Amino acid sequence: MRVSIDDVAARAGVSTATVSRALRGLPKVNAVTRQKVLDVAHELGYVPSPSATRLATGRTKTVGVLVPFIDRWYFAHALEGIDQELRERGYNLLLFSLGGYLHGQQRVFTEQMVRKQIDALVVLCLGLTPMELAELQRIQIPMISVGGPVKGCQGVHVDDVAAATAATQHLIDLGHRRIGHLRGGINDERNFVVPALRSEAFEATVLRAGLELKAEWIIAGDFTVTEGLAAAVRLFDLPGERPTAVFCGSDEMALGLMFEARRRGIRVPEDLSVVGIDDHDFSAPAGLSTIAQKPVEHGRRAARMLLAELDGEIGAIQEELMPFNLVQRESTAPPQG
Amino acid sequence: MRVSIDDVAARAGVSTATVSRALRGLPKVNAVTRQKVLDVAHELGYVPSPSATRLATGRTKTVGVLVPFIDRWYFAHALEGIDQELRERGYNLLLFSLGGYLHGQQRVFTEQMVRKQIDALVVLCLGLTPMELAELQRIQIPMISVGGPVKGCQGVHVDDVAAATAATQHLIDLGHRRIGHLRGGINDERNFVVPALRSEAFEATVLRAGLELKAEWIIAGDFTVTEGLAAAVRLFDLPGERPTAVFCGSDEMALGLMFEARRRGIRVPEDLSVVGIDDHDFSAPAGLSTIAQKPVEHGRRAARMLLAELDGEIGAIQEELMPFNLVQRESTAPPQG
DNA sequence: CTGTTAGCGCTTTCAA
DNA sequence: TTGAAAGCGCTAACAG
Repeated sequence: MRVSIDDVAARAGVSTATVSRALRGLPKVNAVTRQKVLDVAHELGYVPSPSATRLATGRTKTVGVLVPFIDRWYFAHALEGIDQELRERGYNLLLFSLGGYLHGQQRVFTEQMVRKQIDALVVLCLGLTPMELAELQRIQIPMISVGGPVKGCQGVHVDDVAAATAATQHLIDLGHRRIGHLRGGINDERNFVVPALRSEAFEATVLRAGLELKAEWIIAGDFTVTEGLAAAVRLFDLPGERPTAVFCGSDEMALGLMFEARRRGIRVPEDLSVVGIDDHDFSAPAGLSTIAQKPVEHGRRAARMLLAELDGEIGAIQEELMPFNLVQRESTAPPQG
Repeated sequence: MRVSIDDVAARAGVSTATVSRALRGLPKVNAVTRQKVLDVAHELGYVPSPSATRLATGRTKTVGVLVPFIDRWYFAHALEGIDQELRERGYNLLLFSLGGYLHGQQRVFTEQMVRKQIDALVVLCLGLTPMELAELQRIQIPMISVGGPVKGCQGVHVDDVAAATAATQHLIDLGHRRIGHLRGGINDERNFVVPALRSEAFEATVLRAGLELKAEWIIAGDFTVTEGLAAAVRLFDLPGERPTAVFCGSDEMALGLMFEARRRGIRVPEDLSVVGIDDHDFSAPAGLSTIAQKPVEHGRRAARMLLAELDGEIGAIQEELMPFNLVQRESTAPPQG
């Protein structure tokens, strides 16, 4: 028993136009009429059909979110923030996960998937190929990136160079002179620049401090614990002296490194200091020093800008750098002996 | 320059009906005509308007997913699985996160949010209140739960009693007689039964083995690392002798416990065996023994059933128990001394 | 195999 | 302040 706007109109003894106005809170509706309509609508259990509204207005009240994975700390939290903001404003969140496209599968994101389905798009931590970007821009909807700079697209994220520099500098300030680095981006160098930005900042900071930069102490993984552990294995298996400190491109990698260190009896921080980036949920429990960022806030901020733009506030979408801060826990200390 | 079905029809010299049929691959369309339509559509860059299709057919080609949080291991992975299956079949995934409703905020899920927006709904690990459930069922769309039994709704999940029993029995088989338990559900006992099921299975198994069940060794948290650590603090602060083994209701809690044990110099597994449930991404790196489950598969399976039902295969949605298995790593061993 | 013609359920001029 | 009517872009009978 679907009830449409006509049913409400008939029952309230007014026209559909009036029902439409009354229900949407438009001005120029008599207070009595409005109340009458509201009452009838409630009584009949009327819910407007979004499909009809979409067709009539051309707006979907829906924002698309494009993510490479869902099951990663940063993405999941950013998504949470985006969702919160959208929901508060009555917008829907249509999720597109490219899940696992990094592992050889063809990524199947096409313009068709979003065309006419969403009013705006947020691209999460994703390096788009020039072709993909062009395809998206052809749709002509507001777009914003979260979690890392995407060329040709404004975004909200931390200053990765500054963050990585702060982490590295923290180790240097503690007195470390032999510093290694676990970096991300091993499978995904194409366009997503975050791993490279952090890595380059590390190198620059080490050199700036007049320290030696040992190439074999820079090991690539993909930002996950598993890869962090694998990278740590390679690092620890290296002949010769070990670094006394390691900067990891993500907390997950740092935690992977700590697990492997533990397994080998390498004490943290006595034998090895470790610092990461993120402030992952596991970092405080594990006592990991890190550069904390707040992805939920990033998501909220991005969503807010998108909604402002949709509200007609042109130019609302801007590049925005979010704050980060060093959280010093038990995994970093001055080098011993 | 939006191009509609009429433009294609005009350009191809056929009626809109024919265009519609040709593009949807319906039978009874001349091969030549179809090719002509396809060519013109491509040439014009025509993309059908989903809004119009929805209005005309009453189907949205969209499945809603209701989650309590996104940023939890199980949810994120299940979501990934659901997304994969949906995407393959050309369905959209509309995400509803009740994010943080556990922390006192009013949860704002209403029928209106999903009404006429989705063809089917998957409820992820969520205990619905009878009122909410009734409201959802009133919408009359196929519905399925994932991750835990929801009364009044078929679902796919592991047999939590069997899984918790297996974990507990593993400790007993190793020879442990003083076993503690970190359980979930501290903030969320209302309707979501998983924490309770696991906890009760633990108690039953301990008693069945003729072991003592110490109430103070059963500590409640909420399935996260942070809560696992907090629960561990309380457990370890207890006066008197400690348990030699602990079964944790989730791997996150188990890992939190291990972090705290480490901090106190309690060796795992020498002084304390630990087993969890999940096979979280961190479990292998941490060497945590666990009962492994595969949430991505759960998600896929649920989505498949939903789609089958939507394809007219009535009765496709069934309660389904998914497999689990004990993965023995370094965190469990026979009690020492 | 193809065209005509109603809708689907709203919004939005334009009049009144 | 309200109503009539023309779409929005597609699908689905029903004819032919």
